[in-house]
Amino acid sequence: MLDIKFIRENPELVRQGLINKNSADVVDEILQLDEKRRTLISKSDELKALRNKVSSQIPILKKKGEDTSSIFAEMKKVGDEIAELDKQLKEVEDKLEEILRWTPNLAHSSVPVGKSAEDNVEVRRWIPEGFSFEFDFEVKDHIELGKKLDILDFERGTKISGSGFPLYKGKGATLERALINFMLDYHLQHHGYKEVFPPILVNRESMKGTGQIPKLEEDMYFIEKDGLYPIPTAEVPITNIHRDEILQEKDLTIKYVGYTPCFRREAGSYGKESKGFLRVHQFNKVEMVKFTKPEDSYDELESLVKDAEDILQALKIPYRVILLCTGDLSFSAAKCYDIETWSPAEKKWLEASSCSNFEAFQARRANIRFRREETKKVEYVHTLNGSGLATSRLMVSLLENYQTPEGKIIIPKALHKYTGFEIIG
RNA sequence: GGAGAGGUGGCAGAGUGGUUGAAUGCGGCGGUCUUGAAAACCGUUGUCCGUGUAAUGCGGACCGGGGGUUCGAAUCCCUCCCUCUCCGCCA
Repeated sequence: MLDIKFIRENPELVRQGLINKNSADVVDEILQLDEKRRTLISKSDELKALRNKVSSQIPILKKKGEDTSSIFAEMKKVGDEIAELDKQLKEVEDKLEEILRWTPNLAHSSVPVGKSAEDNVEVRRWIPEGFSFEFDFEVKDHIELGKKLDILDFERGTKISGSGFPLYKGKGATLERALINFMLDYHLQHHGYKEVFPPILVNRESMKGTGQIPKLEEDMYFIEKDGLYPIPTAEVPITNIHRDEILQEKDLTIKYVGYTPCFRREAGSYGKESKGFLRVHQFNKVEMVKFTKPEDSYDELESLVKDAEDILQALKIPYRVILLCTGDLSFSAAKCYDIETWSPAEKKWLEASSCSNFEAFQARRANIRFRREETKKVEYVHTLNGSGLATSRLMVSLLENYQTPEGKIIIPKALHKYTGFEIIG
């Protein structure tokens, strides 16, 4: 949610920001409603002040035994007027809130202006020593490898649940578990995060808090009977840990890391892109979430990206870091880096991580604040999150990059103590 | 699933229609005392909105959410949500 005061004071800035984000210009509508809202509040408050003043006199008059019936009649009228004004006010506020809820965050000034993914900017790439984009044998894709080695079974996953629900088997299952444990441990030991293991079904308030609702409602599973949503990302429960709280300045930056499965309907996205692991309804992800002071959030974003990169460097998987342009930014994000790992079979970079600064956008929705020690004032925190990382896409790159000409998989050294084996096949 | 209890300020916990934003205790902050600390004592202690910025200014709202009764609601009524206890079932 954008700050109404900011919109009021910087309408043209907001207007341009919305255009840059390929979003409808609702600034005038917002300003009009805001104006109306404030007029109604003033009128209503004035009458309420009158009523309060008179009300406080009534017990005294009664004690004196004076007749209060004419006052009652008059105040009845005032009360009706107040009710009418408040009714109008509620309508205006509901409308305003609805518009603001559908209005995306604005991009940070350091974000390149652009229309689509084509305008994204590659910031850097990292290639392990001795790596070559050209293999001297014919590479197999992760689906073929998974099938041959009997570690991934997409067909039976489909039988159990439907397409997009992968079944890991044998060393594939162990490798998946090893990756999760390795990543968690790495962030705990090297990056100073606190581990959390949150609920993976959340209520509507939590979904609103991080901005998945209303914009992405169609992309979410929903358990109607209990009003609960299977989470699309751990960002939701972890960010909501501090919903409706006032944090202490000395506790910031708070850094959480947690593993959860993630569930996405991915409605309407079938076809080539959805083969195997490329797009699934259920996948595993280790997620990092930060709560920072506003002045720290962009430094924290840089270190967040580095934290995710460290995992890939430890695993020696080639990747590149992409800075998303304004048009490709997600609804809630002010700035976002994607990390893409190399798939030799697809000959493509695959998004394996997304690290975003939401500034106060989520904090305003979820009402997450902190108190400044010096001024004692409360302010919204900035929230950030990044995948560190999603295992499905990572698995594609890992299997394909570490395959041998014989179709075996070498396990990266960093994982040995987690897998208990060094090769599959 | 059945039966019951309850949701009040950072926490605990009073308050059943009228100067109640709300007693009291704890915690927090400031001060006195002290070489320092503790104890004791004194003072202070929420959030949001509007308005204004000479101000620790003025006004309004907030006692789980929503609605109602009333001149007036934390207090009465309706409704929804949540939490807890006991029983049942169960990983």
